[in-house]
Amino acid sequence: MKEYSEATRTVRSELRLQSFLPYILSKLADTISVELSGIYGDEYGLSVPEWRIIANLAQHGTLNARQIVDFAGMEKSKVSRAVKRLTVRGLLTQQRASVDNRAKDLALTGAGETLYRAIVPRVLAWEKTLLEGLEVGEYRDLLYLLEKLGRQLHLLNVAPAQEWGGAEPGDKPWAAA
Amino acid sequence: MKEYSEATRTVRSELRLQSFLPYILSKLADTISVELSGIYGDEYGLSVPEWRIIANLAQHGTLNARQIVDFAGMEKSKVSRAVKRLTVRGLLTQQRASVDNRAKDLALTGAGETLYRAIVPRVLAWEKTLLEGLEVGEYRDLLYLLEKLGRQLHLLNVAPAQEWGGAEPGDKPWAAA
DNA sequence: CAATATTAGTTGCTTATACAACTATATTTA
DNA sequence: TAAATATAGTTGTATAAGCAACTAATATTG
Repeated sequence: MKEYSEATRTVRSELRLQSFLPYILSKLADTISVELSGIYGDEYGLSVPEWRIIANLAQHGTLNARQIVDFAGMEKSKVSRAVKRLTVRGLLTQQRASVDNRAKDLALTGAGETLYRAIVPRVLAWEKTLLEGLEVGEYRDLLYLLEKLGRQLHLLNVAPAQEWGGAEPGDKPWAAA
Repeated sequence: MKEYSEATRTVRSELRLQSFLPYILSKLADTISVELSGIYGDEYGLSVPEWRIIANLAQHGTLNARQIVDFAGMEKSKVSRAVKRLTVRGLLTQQRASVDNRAKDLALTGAGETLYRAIVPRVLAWEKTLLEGLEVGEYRDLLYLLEKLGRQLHLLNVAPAQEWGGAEPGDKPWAAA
């Protein structure tokens, strides 16, 4: 694989937004999300949380809300309300889980499946045009790098990387300003 | 540069969220954003839009709201309200632009600069630990790939890639469901 | 096995966001 | 240059998000 550019990572003490990963990722993800939700949103009336719930159910089969929370990384209240809307719309069913009477097994209805199968090719086609900018190898590398980044991020959160500075909880010097 | 993995991009007709770029990017960016805003948010009382405005002003010097909108890709109403809050807090100044009486030149105050300079090393240190998972070359490649993706995305939006399906504006089959 | 703690999911409430409408100024064009 | 358009920024408003409190069921533990 060829080297892509001459940019180097030096130990910076200045912040250049153009090469600040959180900034780049955030803008990119945001733009992509807006574009994509133009498909399942405008044309199929799904919000982002609704679409994600459907996609996860389609992929994994029956799930309860907590599992969706885990898979999709969404707030449980967000999931709860989105599930309610989808149920009202007849796109999924809820059934009290026999093994745990607190949990509800969620599954797509026929209508939900149908909707999902209508959306998938549209969404994949859009992704394809997006990826047309990349070589096959580049796409593979990108997935690899993002996954690696995700793993590192997970590590950081699990092992809190102690002492990030000095401010205590409740110590808000700015509050006075 | 070595090949990272054996994953291949086939023409898919099924959606696997684990390798669906919008999904991956969104989750990653979201997690990073939450982590990062734990620094400038919890400890310095800045919201995401506020922090972005400050960072852009610090980097580019005086800007008006529209320029910030362009640089940061934020809604103008979001920028407007965040600017108001920052001004009240004494972190930036507004001055009617002499060349265009509609526009206001925005600039960091001393306090704004100071706050920014307190945050930057924290934020860079955090980014550094995040990037510790990557080789230098991998980081470079990642930036390159994301930038390439961004360019392609921009292209798609400029040239609307006509006829994305068939639904007309106002044609919402789902609305009946 | 009773008391305590944990977990699944819902709901209330405050704040943030997005979109459109609006004011004021600038630019274009007929 | 008057009229029509476009642009900078603000504000109103409906909806969404995020957090905490809550109910009900399940696990843990002394």
